[in-house]
Amino acid sequence: MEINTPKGFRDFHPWEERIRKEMLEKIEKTFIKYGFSPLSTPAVEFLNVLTKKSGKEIEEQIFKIEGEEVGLRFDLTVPLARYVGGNLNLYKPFKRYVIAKVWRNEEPQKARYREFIQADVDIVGVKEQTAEVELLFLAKDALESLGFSLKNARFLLNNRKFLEEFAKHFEVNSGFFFRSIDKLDKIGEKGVLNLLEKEYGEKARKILGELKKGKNNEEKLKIIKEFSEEAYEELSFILNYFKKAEINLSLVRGLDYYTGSIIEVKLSEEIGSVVGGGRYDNLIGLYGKEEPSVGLSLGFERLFYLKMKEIKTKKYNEANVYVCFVGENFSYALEVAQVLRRKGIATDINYSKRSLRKQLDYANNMGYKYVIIVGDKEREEKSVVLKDLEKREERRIKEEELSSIKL
RNA sequence: GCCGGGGUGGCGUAAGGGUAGCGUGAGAGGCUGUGGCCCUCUAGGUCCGGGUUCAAAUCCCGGCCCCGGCCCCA
Repeated sequence: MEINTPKGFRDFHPWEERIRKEMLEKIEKTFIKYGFSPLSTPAVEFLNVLTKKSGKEIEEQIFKIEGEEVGLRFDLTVPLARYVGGNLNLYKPFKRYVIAKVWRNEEPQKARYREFIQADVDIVGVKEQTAEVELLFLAKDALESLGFSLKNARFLLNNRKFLEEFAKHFEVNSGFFFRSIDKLDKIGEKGVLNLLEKEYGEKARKILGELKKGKNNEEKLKIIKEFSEEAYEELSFILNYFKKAEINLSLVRGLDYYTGSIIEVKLSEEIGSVVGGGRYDNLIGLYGKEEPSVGLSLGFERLFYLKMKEIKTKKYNEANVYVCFVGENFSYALEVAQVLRRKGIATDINYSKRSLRKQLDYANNMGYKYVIIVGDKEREEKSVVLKDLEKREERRIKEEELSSIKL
């Protein structure tokens, strides 16, 4: 019998899934706080929807349903574009968030899987960079709410209009060029230079030198201005409001649908970007009326990976209280548990006739904060013993006091 | 798709042709009214499929999965 999961698909243990849920909730709260509304679309889309803007390599990464003209979504932006294209009556700006699984049929790698969660926010119908500013603040808030330190965080910005003019000027306007310079962080200056030299020879050094110029945002803006006035205006606007951001002239990001701003957030050097996004003013038009749009995607799996490195415990029970009973007192224990549950206190209860020792042992291992012990004596006098497992203190309280207890 | 490394109870490991052992975790009891210790017992394993051999966890072939990396990352 096969007991493995399929390649690139994972189980999440209770103690992991609990953390994931908590993280997702925090992300969602931040999205709502910024005025975004939820949108849910199917896991499958027609193949001609999915492949509208993508090449062959991308098509190969789609999980297709055999015998049908549909496949699993590989991101959340295409379904958004399809949705907006089919619902032209939406009020603009249309701000939607979605936190959902997507699937890509590719080789798994470190923190890359075939099934993973994306958390996206997009603003449809705003051409001004006010939208980018909002998204940057949102990203900052979301990361903070997840408990990550932003001490070493870097908010990186670039602009596609600049990149394209730049490439045109040096006559290197190809996917290869963009892919190469995007690797600067990964393989270093020398590595990129090697790549570029093979393709472009002599001028590689000059091109790279130009990209490396500029020590701070001001100097980089000047360079950008030489190539694209628009990119200069747009980036200046954003930086005016979100001062923490820094320009990175070699930031590309893979998505070929980006048309303007490109945004990327790194928490540390150890792991790559945890947030990515940008402006895609032409994508929606493929499915209907053109709408200027900008969006951001939180790399949930990477954030989860980082979070799990901090957390060691495998205690996972969500309940606060475990009700133990001795003798034949399940019914009284149940009664007590129900009182607490009606109060909204997560409460678990012992099910089997086993020694109190075992019950306390279990409660400890599961990570409950409190246990309640009931037996013949408690049933008769309508009381319970409430025990704080951490402080190792216990006290006796009346059953009617239970409904007003604070835990 | 390609290149490396790897896969032994739930987890971590030992045995490298000849009895699958240890630790930990799990369950029961010691001890059915007070917990994390201790003792005893129980269950649980060679990734899958072939081949070689008297005999395979061990050697060979194929597959699956995991970990790195390349390509790619819409």
